[in-house]
Amino acid sequence: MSSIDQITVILKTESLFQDCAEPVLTQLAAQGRIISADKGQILFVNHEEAESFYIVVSGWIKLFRETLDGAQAVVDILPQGHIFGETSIFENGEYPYSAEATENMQLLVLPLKLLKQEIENNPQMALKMLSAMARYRKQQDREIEHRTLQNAPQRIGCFLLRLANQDAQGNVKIHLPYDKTLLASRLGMQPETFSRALSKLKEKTGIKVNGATIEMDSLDQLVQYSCAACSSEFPCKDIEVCNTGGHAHTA
Amino acid sequence: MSSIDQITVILKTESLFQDCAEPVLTQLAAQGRIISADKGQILFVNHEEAESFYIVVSGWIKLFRETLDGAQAVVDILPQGHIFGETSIFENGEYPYSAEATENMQLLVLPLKLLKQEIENNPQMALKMLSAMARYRKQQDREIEHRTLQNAPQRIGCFLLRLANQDAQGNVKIHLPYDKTLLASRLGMQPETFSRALSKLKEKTGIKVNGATIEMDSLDQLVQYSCAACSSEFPCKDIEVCNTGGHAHTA
DNA sequence: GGCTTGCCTTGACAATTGTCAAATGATAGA
DNA sequence: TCTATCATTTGACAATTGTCAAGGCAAGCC
Repeated sequence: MSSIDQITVILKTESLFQDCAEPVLTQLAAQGRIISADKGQILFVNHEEAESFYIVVSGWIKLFRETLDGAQAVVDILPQGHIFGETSIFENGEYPYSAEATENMQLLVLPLKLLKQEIENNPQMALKMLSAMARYRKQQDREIEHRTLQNAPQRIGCFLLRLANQDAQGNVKIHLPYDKTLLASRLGMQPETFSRALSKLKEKTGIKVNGATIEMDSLDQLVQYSCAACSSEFPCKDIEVCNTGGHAHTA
Repeated sequence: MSSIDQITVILKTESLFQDCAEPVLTQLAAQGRIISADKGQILFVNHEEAESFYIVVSGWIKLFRETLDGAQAVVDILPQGHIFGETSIFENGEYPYSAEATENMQLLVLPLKLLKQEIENNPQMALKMLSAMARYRKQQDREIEHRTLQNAPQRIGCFLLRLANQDAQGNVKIHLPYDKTLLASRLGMQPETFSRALSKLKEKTGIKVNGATIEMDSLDQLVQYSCAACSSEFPCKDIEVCNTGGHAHTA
């Protein structure tokens, strides 16, 4: 398969481009390129002038910002299929965060200019972008709530539930999508806190932890423990933690 | 002045409607109405079906969500001129939070349906909405960062700086826009923590606190203390804490 | 195997924030 | 003026989370 064909396939799976006219897709595919990034590689940094936006082809991308003294706030960690950097259009053309590859991975790089044009010229595209934006906003909103109302074990439980959210009933087996250290930063806590909080969660809800694999007889206890400190009721289908799919299994 | 004229004036000051065609404004004004709300009055609750969106005419509105056991997370507190409820369009027609009047106040109520139509039919409007959304998203983003990286006194300092942000140089006098208790919730902390944190801030930066009035010789110390734990540099013009204006004075 | 490296856990302790109770202060009515 | 009410502060203490240091574990490499 040629590179352009490969890119076209990726673009077509991206919901943002569902309503794009064929010529636009062709143009995007022609100007896009697939790159490899090594673990730890920085793709761009906060405030940098933005020329491209990205789609994760494989692996996980960490979006973050940091202060002068090196403290780091993880904005999000995105799996395959997710777009990032595209909101720079509305940020004076600057990236609003830094992006780092969490492992050796592949990315699709596309010119922002084309996206911007398309949004301005194609009302359907603007509406798509609007709903994408709204979804993102909601997620952020929920994030703030969780960090205010949930403690560390509850936040972990909530994360697990969203991983398992495919209305699992009986035995549930979850595989953590990435490093515990990385997950800790994603949830806004220190690795040590994460480790202890997971133990506490185990003790409180009877989940079984084995490395990166977590099992439980049912989601009930987890729901009861974590969702008590949340304003939405389980299942919170509207919020995704990642869309890899296939990580949760029902026995 | 007739009610419709009054509403028209309000609509014209709202940036979202800058590009609205005259007939649309007329229609909005005709279907809008100005209501009074008493302190503590709930305008709508989270998850409720959304039929209207609102503009604050006077006073302050608290947006929040709460858990079953009554714990409450304040999403935002909006001053005169701000819109809310309008994002329900992208939330399956449900309000994504509850809204409560923090004092006796006035609001402009407008039908969501009209806004929705306008967004779908007028590409300019969709773009306006997009940039409003982006601005909001950025603010939320920053909020998450602050709650992760800044401690209580720093968050208060940051809030004060944004109040004073009209590039004040010499003597600065700030008047807190609302209750300290409310402000505490807005900053995601308990009233007791707020009180102690403000004392600590006083001690660390030499600001003078007198009830709801805060004075200082210059912003320098505050900037040094609070902005150290933030990823953006002062002045962070892009983030507004409220747009009442006139609260900060330079001697 | 033995080694290195990085991830994860644990212990000990400090800092921050929350909770509960009580005291103080401010304000609007009666 | 006096009082009731509410906002704010303070004290004492508990819970949560962060920090620093050390140890264990597992994967990959020599």
